[in-house]
Amino acid sequence: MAYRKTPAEIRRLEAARERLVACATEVVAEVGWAQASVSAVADAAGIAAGSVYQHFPSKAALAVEVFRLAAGREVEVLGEVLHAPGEPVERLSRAVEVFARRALENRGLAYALLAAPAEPAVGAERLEFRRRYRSLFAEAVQEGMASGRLPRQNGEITAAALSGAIGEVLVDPLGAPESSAVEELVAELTAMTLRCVGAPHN
Amino acid sequence: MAYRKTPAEIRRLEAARERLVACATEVVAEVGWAQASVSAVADAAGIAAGSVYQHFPSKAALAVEVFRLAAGREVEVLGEVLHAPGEPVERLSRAVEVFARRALENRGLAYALLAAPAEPAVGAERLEFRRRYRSLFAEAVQEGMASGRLPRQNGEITAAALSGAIGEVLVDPLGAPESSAVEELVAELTAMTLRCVGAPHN
DNA sequence: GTCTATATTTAGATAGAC
DNA sequence: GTCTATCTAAATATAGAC
Repeated sequence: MAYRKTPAEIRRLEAARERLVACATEVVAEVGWAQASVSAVADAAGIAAGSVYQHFPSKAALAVEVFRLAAGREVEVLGEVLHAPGEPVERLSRAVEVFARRALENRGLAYALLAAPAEPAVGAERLEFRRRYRSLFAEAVQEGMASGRLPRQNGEITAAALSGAIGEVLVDPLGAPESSAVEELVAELTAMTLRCVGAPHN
Repeated sequence: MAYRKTPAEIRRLEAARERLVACATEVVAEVGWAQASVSAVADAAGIAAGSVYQHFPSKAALAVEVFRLAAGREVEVLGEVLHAPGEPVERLSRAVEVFARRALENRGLAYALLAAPAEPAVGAERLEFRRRYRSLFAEAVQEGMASGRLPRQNGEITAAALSGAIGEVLVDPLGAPESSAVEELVAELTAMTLRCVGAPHN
C-alpha cells in the first residue's frame, strides 16, 4: 500500500493536468468561454468528461486556471517592458506596441481574456487583471508626471482609460488581419497612447 | 367573434408590454443580465412567468428589446450633443461630459449596457451600439481634422479608443459615488478625451 | 486512474385550468 | 388573458465498472 505517490506518478499527473489546461486554453481561444463545455474541453484533451474532475473540482476552477495562466503571461510581459530602463513615455509606447502585437497574433485568446462573455468566476479574475494592467500603466504615467514630461492628471484615471482604449481597439479591429493593417493599427495605437497621456506630439 | 382587437384592447396590451420592458430594465440594472431570469422579471412586473410569453416569443427577444431601448436613448443623446452647433472639439468634450453624467447617475444600467456578462443576442446588440458610438465620435474627430484643429490620425481608431476608454473609466470608477468624486471624474475624463484626440492642451 | 452511464440542477418554454 | 404546474434541454457533477 503506497501512502505516498511515487515521483513518477506525480509527474505524470501534473503533465496530464497541464495538458488539460493547455487544451482548454485552445478551446476557449477558438470558441469562447460560453461554448467551452466540460465535454468539449475533455474531447480536445482526448479524455472523458468525467476525468476532468480528477484534476479540477469544478468547471469554474478549470476556467479560472486557464484565465490566470494566460492573463498572467500578458501581465508579466507588460511589466517587463514597463520596468525596463529608459524614459517612462518611451517605455509606455513600447509596452503598448508589444501588448498589441501579442494580442493580434492570437486574437481568439485576446478576445477571451479581454471581452468574451464568461462565467462570474472568470469575470472576477478579469476585473482583477484589469486592475493590474491599470496599475502598471499608472506607474508609468506617474513617473512621467514626476519627471515633468507629462502634464498634471489623475494617473489612475488615465491608466484606466488607456487599458479600456487599447482593449476596445484590439478586440474589434475593424477588418481582416492583413499585416499592413496590423502595422497601421500598432502605429495608430501607440500614437493615440502618447496623445492620451499628454506626451507632446510633434 | 371579433376579427380585430378593439383599440382599447390594443392600448392595454401595449401598456402591459411597455410595463414589462420597464420592469425588466430595472431588474437588469439591479442584478445584471445573468440573474435577470424570466421569473425574476415577471415577479418585478407583478405577472406570472408564463405570461411573459404573451408579449415576447423568448427571453432573448425581451432582453434585446430592453437593451435596444436603453442603449438607443444614450445614442440619441450623444448624437444630439455631437450634432449641436459649435466647434467639433467643444462638442466632443460636451458629449463625453453628458454621457458620463448619465452613466454615473444610473451605474447599474450603465454597467449592464457597457460591460455586464450577457447572452449572445445581447452581446451582438452591444457590438452594434458600440459601432454607433464609435461612428458618432469618429465624425467629430474627422471634422476636427478637416478644420485643422486636430492632428492627422485614423479617426475610426481614435473613436474606438475613446469609447473603450470612457467605458472602462465609467464601469469601474474606483471608489464611492460621492458627488465631489463625480466632478473630478468628469473633469479628468473630458481632459483625457481632449488629449486623446490631440486637441492642444494648455 | 480512467471511462461510461446516469443523476442533478437550473432555467426557458408550454399546455391546460380558471 | 392570466396563472399553475409541468416539460424539455443542456450542462455539471457523480458513481460504479473495468
